[in-house]
Amino acid sequence: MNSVGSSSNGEFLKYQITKLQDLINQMVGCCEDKRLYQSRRFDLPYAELRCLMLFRTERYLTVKGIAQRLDVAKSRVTKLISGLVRKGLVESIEDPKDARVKLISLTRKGKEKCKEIEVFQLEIHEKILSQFDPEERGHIMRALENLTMAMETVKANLT
Amino acid sequence: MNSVGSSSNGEFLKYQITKLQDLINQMVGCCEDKRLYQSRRFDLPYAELRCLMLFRTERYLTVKGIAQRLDVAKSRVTKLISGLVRKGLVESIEDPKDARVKLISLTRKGKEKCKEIEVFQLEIHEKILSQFDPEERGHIMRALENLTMAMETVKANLT
DNA sequence: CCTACACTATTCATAATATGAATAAATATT
DNA sequence: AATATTTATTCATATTATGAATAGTGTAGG
Repeated sequence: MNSVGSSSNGEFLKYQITKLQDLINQMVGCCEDKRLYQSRRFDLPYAELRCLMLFRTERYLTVKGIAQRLDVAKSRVTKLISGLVRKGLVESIEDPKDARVKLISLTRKGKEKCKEIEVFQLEIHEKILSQFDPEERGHIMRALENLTMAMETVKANLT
Repeated sequence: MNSVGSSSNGEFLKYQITKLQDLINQMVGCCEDKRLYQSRRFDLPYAELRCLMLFRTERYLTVKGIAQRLDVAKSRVTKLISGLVRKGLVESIEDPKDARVKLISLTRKGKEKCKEIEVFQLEIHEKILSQFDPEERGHIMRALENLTMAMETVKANLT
């Protein structure tokens, strides 16, 4: 009995593992599609869009600060900023306190685009949550929180 | 009272929306790190690794079939296959029934690498699930399933 | 003061990821 | 047999990204 029980539990666990893989892949795929959609809709390479959205919470950013936040090389940021400047979405001035650094900020056009994108992102996540009643919403949020924590734990023990 | 209640519910919903955004971003970020890790560990560009893993379930694949499964252009597949052939992981023969198509399959070395990667992927997902007791596991799986479905629904109504 | 060191941003070479038009060869259709 | 379709490849182009080398600029200690 015990061995039979163990075996069937093992089978079920294996099923759950595969299912988890599939669900995570599907979710990540869904987010990739969201990126492509946003890129087309807001007519911006996704990397530039991501860069633009940093200014939601910060008025001025430096190349170095952006590189840290996006977790990319500084040389990459130089390129992204030049694209955003060309499109008239951000502008770059010299820091009056330190001639080495450049302070980058949104133009009026950039602020508008940033707001537009923010609204879009809030809307889609609202549409996701609105498919559940408040109680279920709570369950899902907690489950997602626990799952994400578990994933981070595994990641931390990987290296 | 009613208005106060509604307002605080609205606040809470807004909090949940932001939280959902953050959690999804964190999860996707975690998966991106997993990709980078796998790429380094198995010494393969991630796109080639992904291509290789298609042969878990299929003995022979054509360029066209791979393009459909990976959702990329055929020209991209040609490049991926040439990389995998150069590394001795796959080989390509002509279809005896149709001289236009090439049948691509794993070499012995390719089969070994594929198996290695599969084991790694099962292990990490097992490590994720093992952090929960069976009951909680069920809750999380169901929540993730519902959330994924909700996300697909929103995606479908996007275009 | 001024030299040595550190910091900031940029440029350049390189690579991975990907698309789409044009093409060549083989097969299907009429 | 002529025409259309299918399959894979090549080529030009774009996006995403890194890292080494470089040019100014700032700072701390002698």
